[in-house]
Amino acid sequence: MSVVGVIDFETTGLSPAMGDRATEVAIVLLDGGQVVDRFQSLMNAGVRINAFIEQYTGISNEMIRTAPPAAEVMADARRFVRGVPLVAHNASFDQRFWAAELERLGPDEGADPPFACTMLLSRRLYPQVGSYRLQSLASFHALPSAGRAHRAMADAEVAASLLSRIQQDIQRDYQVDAAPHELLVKLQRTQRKALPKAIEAYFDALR
DNA sequence: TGCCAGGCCCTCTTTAGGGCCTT
Repeated sequence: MSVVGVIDFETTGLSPAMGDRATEVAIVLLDGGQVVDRFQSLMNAGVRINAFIEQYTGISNEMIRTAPPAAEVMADARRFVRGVPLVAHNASFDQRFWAAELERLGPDEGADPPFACTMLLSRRLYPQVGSYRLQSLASFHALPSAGRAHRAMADAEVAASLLSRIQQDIQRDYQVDAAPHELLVKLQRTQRKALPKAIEAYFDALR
């Protein structure tokens, strides 16, 4: 399995535990660093978006009013990524909303994919970068612009470009043929000085 | 109107505090 899904949520706030809901989701499927499919939709969770968030994301209450129900969109998103591991920038955030929105749909086997995080990986791989915000890393790597920042598909596209760059840099710097999702999940919690041994151990275990 | 949480990481640390990152 070399396909991964890069996901980004726009939401009404920072915490589903505090009642915040998703307003938009985008998922880019990458196979070998190439985009092979995309999923994107606004969603109506029946909650009001405050003025700050409207300004921040450009997603208005009027846009949400005519969007499909959140349950319908999340069911489609779940089908879209079935069996595919996920990646996000500051993945703990997107993982919380993924779990919270899907929990509303009821139990489902295989709906709990592992997440890798481009922010944690970037902290390990690029210690010279002053800021690990998605846009700062995009500028640092001169990644192509994908549209208005803080819209789900634009941010998912940039995160996908960043992921491809991370995978290329791991392959180049550590002389390995691939940087699969399972390895990324291990590396994102590995101290920088321990990266070479962790990568070596991962590939030794495959032999 | 402005704020909310959670996880990670650094340091003036580990019996803690604060900044960063996501919306």
